[in-house]
Amino acid sequence: MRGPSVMSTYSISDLAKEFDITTRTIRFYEDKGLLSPSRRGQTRIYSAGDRTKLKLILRGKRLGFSLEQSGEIIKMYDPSNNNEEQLTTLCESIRKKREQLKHQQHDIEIMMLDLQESEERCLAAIYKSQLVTSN
Amino acid sequence: MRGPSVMSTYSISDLAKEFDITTRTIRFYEDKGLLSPSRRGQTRIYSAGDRTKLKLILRGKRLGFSLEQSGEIIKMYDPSNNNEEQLTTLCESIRKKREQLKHQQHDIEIMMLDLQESEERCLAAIYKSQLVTSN
DNA sequence: CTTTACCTTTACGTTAACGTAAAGGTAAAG
DNA sequence: CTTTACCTTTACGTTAACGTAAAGGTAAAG
Repeated sequence: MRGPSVMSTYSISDLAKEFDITTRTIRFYEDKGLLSPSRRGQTRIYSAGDRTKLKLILRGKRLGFSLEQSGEIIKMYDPSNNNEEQLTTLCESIRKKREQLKHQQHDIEIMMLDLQESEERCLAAIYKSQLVTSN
Repeated sequence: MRGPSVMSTYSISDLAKEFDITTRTIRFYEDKGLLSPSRRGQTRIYSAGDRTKLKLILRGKRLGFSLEQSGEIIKMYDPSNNNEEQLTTLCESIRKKREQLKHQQHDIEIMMLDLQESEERCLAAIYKSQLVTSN
């Protein structure tokens, strides 16, 4: 039981500890239809697939996605969509999400450049203030 | 009054239209201390600097930042921090934010790659279903 | 001088994403 | 057989980020 990422099933607190979230949060995601673990009696048992979905949700959160959006992302990963029209719709939504991510990438790059400048200005200001105080 | 981005002052509805948000939203940001436009009587008048701050807030939103986080970003841009200890703290927080952005960049790249795969699988599935229906 | 198009403040309402009890069940350890 | 450490459900509470009236002021146009 040492390497949790090697195990094939997980308890709710296994996952909570691994990702530093509460069990309440994990149950909440299930309530919202994002996870559907199997059960042994009442107790939830999470598969590797469930764990992957949880990772996707948390990654989405870091990127500012709502849970609903993360739910859409999850659907994009699984190939269980059969009907051709649904496949076309899915493909289109994947493309759109990629466009949005591209936009986000651009936003980040600009912000990074701006912050680099700010950092330099800040360092220069520190340098200046040190010159003053050393007089 | 044709090119709003060339004007030097803006009404609240100018900005609301330009960025496709409501005036309520803009006033809300002021309430939270993120904007402080000047006034002519009761009426708010926004400067180019105010407009820039608003842009920063909205960019932060697209990246999943809270308004508080966007407020911190705004502070990182202005050099009005005098005290040396404050400058050091500011510099440190800039560095941290850059680290976080780097992490986000990484998350996006992985998600982009995953989605590219998904898109290919999806297209392949469409192709397959078309072969079936054409028989 | 009355529309029309803006502007203002105040204040209550709403949704997402959980937090926080409360009340109870189970299984292994001592 | 009683802790201890988990697990469960139900349900009310909280915060962020606005939405949505309501009630009133102003200034230019016709």
